[in-house]
Amino acid sequence: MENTIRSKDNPGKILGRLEQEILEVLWARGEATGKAVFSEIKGTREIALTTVLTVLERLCKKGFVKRTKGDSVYIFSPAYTKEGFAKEVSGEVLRGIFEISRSGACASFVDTLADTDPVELDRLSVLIEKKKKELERKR
Amino acid sequence: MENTIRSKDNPGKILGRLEQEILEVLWARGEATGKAVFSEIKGTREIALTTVLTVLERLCKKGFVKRTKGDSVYIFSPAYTKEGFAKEVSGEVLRGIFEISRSGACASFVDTLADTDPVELDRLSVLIEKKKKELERKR
DNA sequence: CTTGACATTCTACAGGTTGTCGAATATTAT
DNA sequence: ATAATATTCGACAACCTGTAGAATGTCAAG
Repeated sequence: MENTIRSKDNPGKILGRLEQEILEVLWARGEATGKAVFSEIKGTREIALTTVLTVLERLCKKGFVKRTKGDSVYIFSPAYTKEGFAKEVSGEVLRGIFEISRSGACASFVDTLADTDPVELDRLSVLIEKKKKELERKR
Repeated sequence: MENTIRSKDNPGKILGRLEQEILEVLWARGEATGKAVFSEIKGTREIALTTVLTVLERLCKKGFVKRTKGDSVYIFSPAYTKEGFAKEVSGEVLRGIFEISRSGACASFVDTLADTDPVELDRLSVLIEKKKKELERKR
């Protein structure tokens, strides 16, 4: 199905490619110096150290990354776990999409989930049941 | 809870504010001339006709809006229903988020849905069951 | 066929974002 | 002090959205 809605290169993304790439490195490592991140990314493609540093800096400013002073070198680490990040970020995004059409979003959610990892459907069922009970309790 | 992850003004949005505003007008009306869209938006705030026309044009280029020649005037209409749009767009977005963390996204999905419209939880359950059966059939 | 009114397209800018770095500066180790 | 290393600054390109005036196209009435 190539006939898909597309706007920009990076539709609905919270982060740019490099930003995400860097965050992934940090998630994988837990923490790393700028240089380490740089080295890892450079393994894949040409890039300057300062580029990585700059983006790392920006990620700090955005609150996605924390920076602590190590032994004569800054050490960067993710401010959120992958799960936490995904949770928060998708909350924002989903709210936006829900504004347009809840049912459309739901349909798509199930479809996409089934597409990418059917097993997760069961877990989702469980989540929903749990949430329902939680809501009942509150009432 | 003000301590939320935030990057840009417009995080994870596929469309800009005005773009979305215009699309909403088109969804509400089914179709409209540029001038009509302009008038409706102008009811809310100061804006120039050409601004609306330009954005309408851009939406066409992006494939979100169709333009047909009416009687001496172009008539614009949405290329997708709200539901279809939400479905497609959220599919894209969700894929991106799933890449980061499926479980986080699922959790957030249920939370957000429960937050904004608890009743929809039931409908979602149904969707999931349906999807599961569908998958079984295919197997 | 000229003129006006209205419709459409062009061109352009501001301000924001990400990716990209070199140059300048600061820090540390020798 | 000096050389090596780390960090910060300032910039630019390429996009995106919002914004709109200027230019151009179209069509009907006189």
